[in-house]
Parts: sequence; C-alpha cells; structure tokens
Amino acid sequence: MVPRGRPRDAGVEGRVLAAAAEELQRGGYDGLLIDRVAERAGVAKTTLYRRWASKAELVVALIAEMRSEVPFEPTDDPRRDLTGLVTAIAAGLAGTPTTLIADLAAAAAREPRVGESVRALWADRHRAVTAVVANAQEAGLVLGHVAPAVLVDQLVGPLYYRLLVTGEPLTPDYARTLVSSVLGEEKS
Amino acid sequence: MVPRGRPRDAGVEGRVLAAAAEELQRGGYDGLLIDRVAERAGVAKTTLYRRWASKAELVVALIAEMRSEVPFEPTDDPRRDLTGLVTAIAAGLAGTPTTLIADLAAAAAREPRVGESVRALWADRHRAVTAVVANAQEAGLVLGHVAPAVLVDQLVGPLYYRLLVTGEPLTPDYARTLVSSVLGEEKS
DNA sequence: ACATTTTCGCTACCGCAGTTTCGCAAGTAC
DNA sequence: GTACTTGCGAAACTGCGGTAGCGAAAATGT
Repeated sequence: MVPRGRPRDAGVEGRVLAAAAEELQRGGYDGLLIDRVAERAGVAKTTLYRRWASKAELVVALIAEMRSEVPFEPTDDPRRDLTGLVTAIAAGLAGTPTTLIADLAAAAAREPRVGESVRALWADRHRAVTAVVANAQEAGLVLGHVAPAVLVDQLVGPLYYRLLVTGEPLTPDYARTLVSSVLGEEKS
Repeated sequence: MVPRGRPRDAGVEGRVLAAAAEELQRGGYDGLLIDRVAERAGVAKTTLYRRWASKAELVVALIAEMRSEVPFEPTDDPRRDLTGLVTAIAAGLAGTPTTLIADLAAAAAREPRVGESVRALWADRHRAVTAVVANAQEAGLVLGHVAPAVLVDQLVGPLYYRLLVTGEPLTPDYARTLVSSVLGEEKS
C-alpha cells in the first residue's frame, strides 16, 4: 500500500513537537502560539494543521509524548519511598511555571481530549504513590483506616491546592510534613 | 466638592456586574465576552472600559463582590462542624462548572490582580476551616501532631485535586471520608 | 441663556491568534 | 509525458480584547 501523492516530510512532526514543547514550557498553554511554533519548526502553519486538527490536539500529542517513565522501585522503607516521591512531585511542580499547570488544567476542563491526555500523564505518578501507600499501610505505619486512594489525594492534593489556589510555596519541608501527617511522626 | 460634568449613571455598575456574573457562570473566564456583557447590561463597550481598565479588572471587581459572607458559628462538636464545612465546600465546587474554577485558577496565575482577588475569596473559607481544625485539635480529636494549616490543606486540597486533575466526582461521602482520615474513625 | 465639563453610545479601527482558502510545487501511477 | 494526488506556503478570514474620535446628552457655574 504505497501512498499515492507527494510524501510527507518525515522530519516535520518531530521538529514541530520539539518546538511546541519549548513554547509550552515557556508560556503555558495560552503562551504557546501556533505562529511561533510553526516558525521555530521551519514550517508553514497550514502544514501544522494538516497533522493536528487544532492547537488542543497538538498539545494532546505533545503531552502523550512527554509521559516520561519515572522508573520507581519501592524499597523496604515505605516512609523513605513516600517522602522521596512526594518531594519529587513537589519539586517538579515547583520547577514548572505555574501558568503552565494552571493553563493545562483549564485546557483539560475545556477540551475533553486534553483532559484525557493530562489525566493519563498524572496517572502514572498516582499509581506509584498508591503502591507505596498500600505498602505502608500493610506495614502498619498509617494512622487511621482509610482507603489508600484517599490518602494519596491527601498527599498530592495539597500540592496542587497550594500551587493553584493559595499560592503558598512548595518546599521539601512541606512535602515531609504532609507525609508525617499521614504516617504519624517520625520515630528516630 | 460637586463634580462638574454629567454624572455617571449609577445603575451601570450593578447591571454590568450582574451580566458579567452570569456570563462568567456560563462560560468561565475565557467564555466571558466583553461584547456580550456590554450588550446584556445595555451599555456601550466604551462605557464599560471607562469603569474598569481591562477584562481582568472587571473580573477582579466581580469576585470581590462575590465574597459572600458565609456566616459560620462553630458548635461544640468539631467533627460535625468540620464535616459540614468540607461538605459545603465540596458541594459548592461540584455545583460550579469546572471550567470556571480552572479558568479562574489560570487567570489568577497569569494576572496578579486576579490572583489576589481569588485568594482573598478562598481565604474566608480557609479561615473558618482552620478555626474548627484548631478546636478539634484542642479537644484531642486529631490523630497526629501536625500544624492546623497542613491539615486544612489535606482537607480542602484533595477537593481541588479531584476536580482539576483527576476528574473524579466530589461526593458528600468523599468529604466525610476526608474528615475521618484526619480525625480518625467515628466512634458511634 | 450660555459656556464648560464630563458621560454616554455609536462606529470604526488596531492587534493578535487560531483557522481556512487557494494556487502552486512535488511527487507517484500509467 | 501526462494525469492525478498530495504537501506546502502566502495570504485572507474570524473572533475578541481594547482604543480613538465624534456628536449628543446631562449636569454645573456665571
């Protein structure tokens, strides 16, 4: 099944996604301008629209590619694992422009396809945290008797809350405090 | 000190803010169109810009007016108070279009003035929850020994996390579970 | 009365950004 | 080589925030 007409330039997709990634990082969803992306990729806007139906679809594809595997292997110290994970997530959020997170959340709420994409992106980390929380719970480290999913929300949710709503800083110390609140004080 | 020229139409401000509130409710920040607001208020766009310097400022004023006092008086049952508050916040969020919350968060991240305004809006509820958490802590109902501010984040943060990130529903039952996770299981 | 001052509404316009139209270039099939 | 198919870029279109300029209206002061 050989395609009939002029073949597509194979390099376009990669160049556009790379340019889009940089622009997204710089200015958030709204700050990502199709014009700039096309210019940086060295293609015309129309070429871009032939590959992706809209700006939203472009970002969907971009996020799908971002889904970097965060290889994580639990040790035998759930508290250590959990602190590491939550701290890493906090650092990741703190190191990303707030407008990007907020714009992405807004785009996710507006465009269902973006929502799917973004949720899939976070689902990976969510799964890792859930696993460790379950471990901790089996080891008897957790204070109450609550479903792991809820505890995960109480570990990660506050990070987003601070970032998007109250605007307070996300320090490593805050991450540790969150873990302590769920697991009880550290006995050392 | 009587002003010299033609006085301003006193009704304009109220009509514009009312129209803006409806439009904001319907379509979020981005869905609020200045043209539509002006039309619904029966005012020319220029008149609107004579009162507020930009769309952002208009929304700032709108949110400042929204800051409805939620009169809340703590009873002698902190668990009941807390459950009521968290459930009410969850219901409020669930009853508001997600795009509105997300757009507002994005606008807050982009425009500092909107950020101030939004944070002031949530600060009221935040204060109420903090007070009740402190009560519960004094009464010995709280499991660990963590600062009230952190516990508040762990009660409210998950609501925003579910709404904006994971997309899971905000049920009254979930709100109760959050409270139970912080206060320990209900003994009854 | 009349000049002055300020608001109002109207129309037209600018800039910007997402999206579409269209003519042409580049390739394949016969 | 000719017909057909597809990719491409330039320019135009569209919607929206924001501005400029104008004549008419509504107040104050003399």
